[in-house]
Amino acid sequence: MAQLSDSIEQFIKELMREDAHVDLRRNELAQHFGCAPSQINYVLATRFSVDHGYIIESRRGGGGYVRIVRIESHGETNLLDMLLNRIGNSVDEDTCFAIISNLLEHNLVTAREAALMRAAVSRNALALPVSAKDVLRAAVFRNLLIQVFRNHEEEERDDV
Amino acid sequence: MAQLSDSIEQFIKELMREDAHVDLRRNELAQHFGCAPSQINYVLATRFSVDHGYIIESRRGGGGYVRIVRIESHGETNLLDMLLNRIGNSVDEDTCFAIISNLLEHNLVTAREAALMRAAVSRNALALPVSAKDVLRAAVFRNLLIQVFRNHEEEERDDV
DNA sequence: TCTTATTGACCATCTTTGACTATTATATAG
DNA sequence: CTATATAATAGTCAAAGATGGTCAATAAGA
Repeated sequence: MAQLSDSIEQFIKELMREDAHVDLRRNELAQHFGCAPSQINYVLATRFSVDHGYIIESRRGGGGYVRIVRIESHGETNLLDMLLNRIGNSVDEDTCFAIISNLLEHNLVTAREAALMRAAVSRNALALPVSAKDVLRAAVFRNLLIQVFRNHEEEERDDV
Repeated sequence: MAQLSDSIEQFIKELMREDAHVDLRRNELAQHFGCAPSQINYVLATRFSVDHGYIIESRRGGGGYVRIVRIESHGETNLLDMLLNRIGNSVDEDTCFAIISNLLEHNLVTAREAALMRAAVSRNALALPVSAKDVLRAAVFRNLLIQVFRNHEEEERDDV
């Protein structure tokens, strides 16, 4: 039961396997998947955001299109600065996870490392009613440990 | 007579006889057993906790699921239990770092992974006067990123 | 009684849709 | 040739739908 959104995501990524960009007709794609056109926008917003490493360009009107462009990696120091800037002093889980996927896709971290990172920033790890830092740290660390022990047989599986 | 919870436990364990993980629909399972959906959560919490050697992941919304993953790491499960026990719900930085060093020495994590873990639990990452969890998360994540990039740059230097 | 099990009301998150809006190209009128 | 209308696209946003989570009250067992 691949979700519609997941199917559309895969479809687009398949199209982009060779090229760093692809042009689509929003309505055509929607019709192909038998869904509302705005569904395409949803997929783009949730899976092809800048944080995921993509840029969306589009044009309305006759001959309109949606272009998805993969952002090529630049110097990493630069990327680090950009990411730190992006994060600022407040960031939500979705953004973190998007960035982590991005790092993974660019082979800047291994799957295990990405998993560790997710563990460290997940809601589960941090959304506690903490008062003492040690309590919070315990939660974070527990997550990290679980992650480490878990990854032995997870290495080949696709990450979520 | 078997309790409902026991039946559900057995049912899930049967599903997991072959695979190390299984995906469920919470509502489907509940319907199958004619019980409240939250009953499933109860079973998971009491019989498939980390202490029991399982990890639960889930997703809400359309296409949501509950995934049960068995932690089967060659005798290391015991160590995990011990460590989790030692941590409890409060732990200081030194203890964490000591444990991480230990994991590293036993080759349960790579140097990079250990560094990530230290980054996630360090004073620097967590000892902020935070109130909002997003603010805290940003601090943790910033540390993780710096760690990833620092290691990567070192590797590059080594390579060249 | 004390622990474990069960349920239900209320909450959180993710997806899908549709009505309404915005932009652009092309046809048409003047 | 220009101005305007029309058609062809795409975007936005809020509501509805589809799941799963939490917690406290209650019930059932030991």
